[in-house]
Parts: sequence; C-alpha cells; structure tokens
Amino acid sequence: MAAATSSPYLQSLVYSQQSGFTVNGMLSSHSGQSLVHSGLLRGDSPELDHHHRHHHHHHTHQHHAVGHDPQSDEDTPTSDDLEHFAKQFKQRRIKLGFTQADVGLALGTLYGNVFSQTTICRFEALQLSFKNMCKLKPLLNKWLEEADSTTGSPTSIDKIATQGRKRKKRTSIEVSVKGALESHFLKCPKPSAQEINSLADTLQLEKEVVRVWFCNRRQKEKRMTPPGLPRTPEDAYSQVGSTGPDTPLQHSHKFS
DNA sequence: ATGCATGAGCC
DNA sequence: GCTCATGCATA
Repeated sequence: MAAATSSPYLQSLVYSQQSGFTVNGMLSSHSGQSLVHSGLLRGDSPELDHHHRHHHHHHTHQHHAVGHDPQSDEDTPTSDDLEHFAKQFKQRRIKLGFTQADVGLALGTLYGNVFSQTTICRFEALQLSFKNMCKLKPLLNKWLEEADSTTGSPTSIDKIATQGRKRKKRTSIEVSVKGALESHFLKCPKPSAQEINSLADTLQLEKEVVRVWFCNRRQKEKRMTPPGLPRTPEDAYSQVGSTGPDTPLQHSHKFS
C-alpha cells in the first residue's frame, strides 16, 4: 500500500509515444540513449588530448578535527559507479511504480530539493555532466532507500509555487537548418559574436537563438554519454515482463 | 525523451 | 558572453 500516492501512469502514458513502454511493465525505455559511455567529462579544450582519467581535484581541504572517521560517505564515485547506480535506480523506481516526475517531487518534499522529470530522466540516462551526476547520486540514493523500506507512509505530494514569468516560446529549428548548425559546430564549436551574427543572418534565425544553440550543443559534448554514440544492437532487447534483475552491461574503457 | 531556454556565477 | 545546473514545453 503506499506506492499509489500520485498517479504514476499519467506521465508514462503521455510520454510513451515513441518509446513504447507500458505502465506496469518492466520494459526498459531504451529510446535514444546508449548506456556505454566513453568517458568524456569536463575539460572543454579539444586541443588537449591527453587521456584524462576521471580525476577529481583534491582540494587541500583540512581534514576533520575529530580523529574517528573510519568510513565517511564522501567518496567520489567513478563513472562505472554512476552508470551502475543509474541503472539500478531506474529499475527499482519502475518496480516501485514511480515515475520520474514522482521522484523529482518526492525529493522536494523529503529534502527540500525539487527536481523535474527532465532531470531524473537525464540522470538515469547519464546525460548529465560527471559532476552533476555525483551531486545528485546521494540524493537519489537516499530516496531509493526510503522508498524501498517504506513502511507504508503515504507521502503527501506538495508542490511549491511556480515562478510566474513569461517564458519565450520554444523556437523550433528546421532539420535542414539544424544540419547546417551541426556542420558549423564541427568546424568551430565556439564561434565569436560576429560569426554568430552572420550565421544567424544566413540561417534567418535570431542571433540569440543561434548563440543558445551553440551553448547547448557544447553542453551535450560534456555529458557522460555524448550524442551519436552507436549503441550495441544486441543491447536493444533486454528483459521483458519477467523480473529481469539487470542486463549485464559491458563498457569499454576508452579514454581518447 | 529531448530541444530550446533561463539564470546564477565567473571572467 | 561563457559555463553549468536545471526545467518548461514539445516531439
């Protein structure tokens, strides 16, 4: 009893147009993401091509005053850890009957940090930056523990006030124009204002739209799972219906 | 699930 | 103006 707080299927049904996953089914919604990462993290300098390990700047922060600190939880996860956790998380979440949106709201009501369906989705698909993933992992992990050992406490959902600001209507860019932008991006990922200007003029787009497009495109490159990664076709079909624990995910450590 | 957008923080 | 975390709105 307790899993039926909100309507778990509302969103799933709405968004299940392209993926084709059912409400209660355990069909994995392997849409366009590939779970094999290539270790592309921070460091936006294409020129530098030294194989960077997933390092973490060790700040010379002073240690804790107390001497007893056998095992603190401040260990930096590796990409593998995140990959595995994300997968586990998604599976448990689905089995518990929660949607991504549910989790986002639950985090808000439980810990004060509200997140959208988008963010949960991107976390599960490893489409965030390494740092961002590390930040969200503890939070989601905590929710997981709570939801898993829920003793039947119906958490009442509560929404916080939405900001009342007019948002610009999303401009939809034509596929041909997108192609042109892609081409330019490959040549020059970081065009100057002048370049953007001429580009915008050529493509008949607002300069701001072009600028934002490049910003977003750069961010994509910094995700854990960069776009255009060919997913292994064998991985396309995994557990269906039955209690499939998990699919053995092999990953290739390739830090070019 | 993803594309375009906002906004905070940094330079 | 860029990066970075994040999300509304939409495909």
